[in-house]
Amino acid sequence: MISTQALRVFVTTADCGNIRDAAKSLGRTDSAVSMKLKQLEATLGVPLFESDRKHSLTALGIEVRKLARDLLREHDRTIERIHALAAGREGVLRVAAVPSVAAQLLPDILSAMLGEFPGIRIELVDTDSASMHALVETGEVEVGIGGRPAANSGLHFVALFNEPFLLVCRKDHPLARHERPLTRQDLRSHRLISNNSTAGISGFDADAPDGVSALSARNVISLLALVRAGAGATILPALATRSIDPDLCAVELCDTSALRTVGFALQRGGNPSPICREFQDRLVAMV
Amino acid sequence: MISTQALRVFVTTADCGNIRDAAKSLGRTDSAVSMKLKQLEATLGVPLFESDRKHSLTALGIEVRKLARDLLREHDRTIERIHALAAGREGVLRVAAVPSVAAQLLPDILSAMLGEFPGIRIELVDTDSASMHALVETGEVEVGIGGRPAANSGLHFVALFNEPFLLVCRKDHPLARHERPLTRQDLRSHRLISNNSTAGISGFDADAPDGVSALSARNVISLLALVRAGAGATILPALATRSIDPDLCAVELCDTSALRTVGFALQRGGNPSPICREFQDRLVAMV
DNA sequence: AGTTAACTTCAGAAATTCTTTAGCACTTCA
DNA sequence: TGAAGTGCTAAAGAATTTCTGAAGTTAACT
Repeated sequence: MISTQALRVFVTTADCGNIRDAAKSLGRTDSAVSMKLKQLEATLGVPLFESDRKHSLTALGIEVRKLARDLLREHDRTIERIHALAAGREGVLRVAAVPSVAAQLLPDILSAMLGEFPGIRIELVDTDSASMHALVETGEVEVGIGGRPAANSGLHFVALFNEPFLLVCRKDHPLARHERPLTRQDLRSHRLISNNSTAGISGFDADAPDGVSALSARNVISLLALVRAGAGATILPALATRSIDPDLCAVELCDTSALRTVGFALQRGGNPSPICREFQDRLVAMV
Repeated sequence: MISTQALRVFVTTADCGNIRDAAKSLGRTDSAVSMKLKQLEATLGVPLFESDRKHSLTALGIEVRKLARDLLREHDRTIERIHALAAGREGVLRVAAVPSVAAQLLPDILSAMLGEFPGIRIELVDTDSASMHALVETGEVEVGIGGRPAANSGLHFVALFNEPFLLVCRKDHPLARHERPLTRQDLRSHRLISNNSTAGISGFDADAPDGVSALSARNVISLLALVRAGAGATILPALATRSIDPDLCAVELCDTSALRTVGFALQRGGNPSPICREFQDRLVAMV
């Protein structure tokens, strides 16, 4: 069998033109190199060098040298890439995150990582928590950031922080200048626009008889447009209220159950890639 | 250092989904495979498999598997090609030959070789002997067929056969029906068209005072056209007269010095490639 | 709890790769 | 002409790597 390093010895010797220099450059003794060459020629059954003095190649040697050189280059490149993958200097990070996190928390982390590890690639998907859980479960993304998945799911969840929900309304809305945190009582007489985030909070959709608001919006952009237009107020996690426009304001709620837990979700027992681990570390450090 | 066979063990195990089958397919024991995998993961510092049971890969494992599989494919292909080169089943044969040989002798040999070794490529150049010697000397072709090179050249020459020169003339030429082999005396009063082949024969260019014929042609096609047109007769090696057209005929010369030796020329001490050796063998066998 | 299947560990054997030492052939230089 | 130098090879044993066989461990199945 022809080993990679037999080829390396051959190519190096051909490059150097003599055994002594080749041996030096390979960190071996002359005789080790001599033996390897001899045994390579023996397995081929044909000489690669014209004479004992290794300064000129046979016609065959010239051909073999080309093939071997290309192979070794490819080999070294691949081994290097494997090491880079293992060290997290290279690879693909596929993340899903709920929009507020994707917009507020991730940009800094991700751009820092791209700057430090020029070899990596990042794919960011923003969805609601439920879809995020599904993406992680099927493996389409390696890690997701958002709400806690159901306990019976195949996901491993690590909480990062708890986030209050805030009422978002126009500055001229009656509740805008409320002194104390708002109770459910305070909200009762006002129209609330429901959205994906509120779905988990018990009681806030209570103004509709069947638990469904008269008005709902899925997308945050259109949701805020409705609020701005005076269609009502809505409730959003604190993170998502950071970049609302100047016409709107966010008001504290006193309901302590109105908290959502944000964290990251991974496949249970899944062994995250080095680059993913790096990402987690940075996320935890930031919180 | 990551060895090729460590990668092979890894890819095979990933393909098989368990160590036992991988070991069987690699012709090793389970423990050998287990150890290699462990040591591969150790040098990477990161696990490639999710658990001890080797049925699922980590995110990193999936990436490494792709890289490794491609590398191994490339590796095996290259090793196979090297063996093919060494066995003469593949490679390039560059030959130079004088036109008569190229046209009369080589077609059969070369097409037979192409048929038997589908991997080979052949490049055939036809030139005069002097150029052929130069091509062999510079290595542009590996072997040349034609006249004997000067003794002080760096070429190794093996004679194949001796070939007489024949007079070529029109069938209605006075010398066409000559009974006995022609002497120089017989030729004296006729115009001879000189050409590359005659350059080596002493005495035949003697009709011109400075040793240069009044008429000469380099290319055999135009030379024969001149003869056909009645411009004179010429002298060609026997091989080149095989395919002259029906208007012309070839007449024996009695001059025993009018022989040329045809053989093959190689670089002195040059170690011919397997495919070249094969070619030589066939050429010798044919003669 | 018992059984089986899959993997790991460990000690020693086997194979391989390397070094040391010695020697040969050729070249250079005095 | 012969001594020193260069470049390679050969042979024996040391070092390293790789493999095996036997005895565990772990996890799933019954």
